[in-house]
Amino acid sequence: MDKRIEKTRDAIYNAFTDLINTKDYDDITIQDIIDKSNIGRSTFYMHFKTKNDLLLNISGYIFDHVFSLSLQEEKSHDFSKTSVLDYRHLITHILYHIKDKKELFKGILISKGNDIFLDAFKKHLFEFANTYYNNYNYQDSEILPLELKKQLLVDEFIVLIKYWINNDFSESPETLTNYYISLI
Amino acid sequence: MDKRIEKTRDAIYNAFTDLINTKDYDDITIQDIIDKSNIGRSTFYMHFKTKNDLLLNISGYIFDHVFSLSLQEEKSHDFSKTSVLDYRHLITHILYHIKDKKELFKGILISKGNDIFLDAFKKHLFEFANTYYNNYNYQDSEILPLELKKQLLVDEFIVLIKYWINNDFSESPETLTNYYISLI
DNA sequence: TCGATATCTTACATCATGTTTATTATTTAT
DNA sequence: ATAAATAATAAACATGATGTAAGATATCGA
Repeated sequence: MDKRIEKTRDAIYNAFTDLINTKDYDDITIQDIIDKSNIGRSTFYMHFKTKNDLLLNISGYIFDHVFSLSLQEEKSHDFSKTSVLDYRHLITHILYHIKDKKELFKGILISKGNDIFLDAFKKHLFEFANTYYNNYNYQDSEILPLELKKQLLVDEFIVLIKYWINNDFSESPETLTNYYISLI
Repeated sequence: MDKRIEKTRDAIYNAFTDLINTKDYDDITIQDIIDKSNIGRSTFYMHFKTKNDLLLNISGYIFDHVFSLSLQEEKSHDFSKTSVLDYRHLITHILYHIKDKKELFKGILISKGNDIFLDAFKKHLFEFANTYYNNYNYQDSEILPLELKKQLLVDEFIVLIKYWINNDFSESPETLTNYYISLI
């Protein structure tokens, strides 16, 4: 692969990471990114169509990393026979990966206007909610509709992450996993 | 009060309500609002400094209505001696008021870029979470930190509302209250 | 080394934003 | 009913971000 492409892509990513930790996504302009990354105007547009397109790409980059284990597990492992212990391990693993990308996660998740990132996040989490509730014996006597339970599972995880961020990631991933498991 | 002021304010609000049900908040321009409400450019800026300022005002208008009961109750009523039944009544009441503002709520809450609205919403809900947990005997043996429990209470309510919206408000407020109470 | 191609600079058209000024219309208070 | 106050209007303008284009330069892979 051409090194030039990688180089400017990195420059843009780094500039974005810097910027997102100083101001809201809404307030970042493409011009800001161009200035900070020291690239030509048209070069940016060679790589990304819009600012949202950039965030979409960054989201993909992040979540490929964060959910990498789950992707490979899904192929090798039969999740229909999984136990809670497997989930515990999986969640902890994801949390470690989130911590790897601390800076980006913090910057984006705290920022206003991060909807594209959140959407991508929820999409991934929703797959878990689905597999989790697929092997779950839903009783008609239960009060909450299944659809709502899934949504809660997803959003509660995000609340947990935001809490973690606001505490500067001081708790261990294992502790966080305990928090989350206790919710379910 | 000057009728002219009320008139243009209404025109702007109505235009915004129309627009927010057709496209994301992000994609709405002040120009759109001016065109749709048939007012002069400078008139808009007489009333609001920015588009965000407008949304902030609309949020205030909505939540004054939605939380009107709780505001007066808080003064007349001693919440430290309240029972769960009082909460049930309060929640149901709030849900009725949300249903009153169906269109705006749906439009804004589904839209991307609604952070200002969401912030205002959470701020109000957080007061409830506070009073709720103030009369709550927190055991040190509990797994979840109090701060996290409050955040969950707030965000779960919002998930509930979004679920309601996506079901076109088909369930009754009483049913929704049951859902919510069962979460706590 | 050579051909391919990514980047750079510069320029340009377009559009939304926010401000200003002078004029007109409406309202409130007398 | 009238006059003073003030809200709304139209038009013009400066500014800044967006997105596109063309030609020159630098860097890469083969």
